[in-house]
Amino acid sequence: MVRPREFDEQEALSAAMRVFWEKGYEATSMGDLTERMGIGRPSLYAAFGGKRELFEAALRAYTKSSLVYIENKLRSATSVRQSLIGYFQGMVDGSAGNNPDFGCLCVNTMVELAPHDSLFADITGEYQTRLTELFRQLIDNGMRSGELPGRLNPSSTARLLTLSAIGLSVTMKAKPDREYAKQVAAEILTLLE
Amino acid sequence: MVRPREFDEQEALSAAMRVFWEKGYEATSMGDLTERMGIGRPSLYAAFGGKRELFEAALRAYTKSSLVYIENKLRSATSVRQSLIGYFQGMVDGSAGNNPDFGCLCVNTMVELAPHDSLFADITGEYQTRLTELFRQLIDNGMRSGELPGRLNPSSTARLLTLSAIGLSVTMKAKPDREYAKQVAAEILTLLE
DNA sequence: CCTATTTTGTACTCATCGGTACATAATGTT
DNA sequence: AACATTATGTACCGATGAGTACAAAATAGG
Repeated sequence: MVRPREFDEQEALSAAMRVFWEKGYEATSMGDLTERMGIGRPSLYAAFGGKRELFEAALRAYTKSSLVYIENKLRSATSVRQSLIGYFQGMVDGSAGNNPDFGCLCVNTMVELAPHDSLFADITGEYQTRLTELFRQLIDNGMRSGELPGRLNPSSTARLLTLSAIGLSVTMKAKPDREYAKQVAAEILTLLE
Repeated sequence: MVRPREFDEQEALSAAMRVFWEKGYEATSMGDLTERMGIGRPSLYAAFGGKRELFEAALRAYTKSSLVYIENKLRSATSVRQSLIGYFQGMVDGSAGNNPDFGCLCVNTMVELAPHDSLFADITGEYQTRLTELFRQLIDNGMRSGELPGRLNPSSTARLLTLSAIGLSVTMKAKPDREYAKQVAAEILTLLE
């Protein structure tokens, strides 16, 4: 009935996510976006609305896939301790594969946009809540199985792990010193003793 | 011999620091700066060089005064544990007085500028190193006096405290939930048990 | 094959960006 | 009081920002 889209919306969104991830929201121009997404300006506006809306879509896509990735990663190991080692070491090793060393888009957004824009405060807050919930369940399981000491408070410990993840993300982004970060990542696990 | 400056350079720099602190580097315009600093554009350029140079000066002033403030805060308490409680609770309570809830300028810079600008990676890295050193000394003292258990590794624990401080700063900035943050801040101290 | 409909590329809009030229005002020295 | 020197305010610069108008191109249905 009409002329079809010449680009894949998911791919374009993924490319946009990368750019925002690398440069931040303010420092990313529409020119950067169209170039990396491989589409023209009007196509971008027609498909996504505008810079802010595009960023929102990119951030939502990020949180979704990131949480799925983390959930799988935490599930894949043989013990609670191994799960967390895998998670934190993974952050250090360039996020285990396809992710560049630009920290966590969600953390970046917490710093750049959340204080002035409640929409992004909500989205990032939700991400944090769900990440903490994943940690809490994991700790709960570990305590039930006897792997972890019974005196831990699962909720508090989970919050502390989230806090550590945020700190590690920022540290890795600012100064990607693998050796240093690996030590810190290992040290985080002493929280479980 | 000549016409003197009509503004106080320290005050102007302090005002600039505040603006960068609140809005971030990219989102701050020269207009924002001149307005809040109460000076004209040419005066700003004559006195500070340009936006980047002004930011550098503001960041250096921040790190300097912040480290002095933290050092005093840590020294003022009667025990190591009380020192750290004071420090972390202080971050939550709106930085104990004169600081708004915009996190730590240094952490903000680690996220926004450090990955793309080695000058700021260096400045923020130095800040982090010195903060960690303050923590390490404190822990060392606590272990010597017998307040802290002997099995702690002062360096590792200090790094973990720095990581937690970063995480708490980001969390507070994004979603200033005092009650939540207070709990997390208290939980951080379990690292010392 | 023709037409209605949507996408695409080019070229623009206006606002704002960081930075500056220049004339005027204010000082210390003589 | 006159001058050299520096600070200030106005008014500007070219570049770039996000967003859009419009015509050409590409499809599906008739």
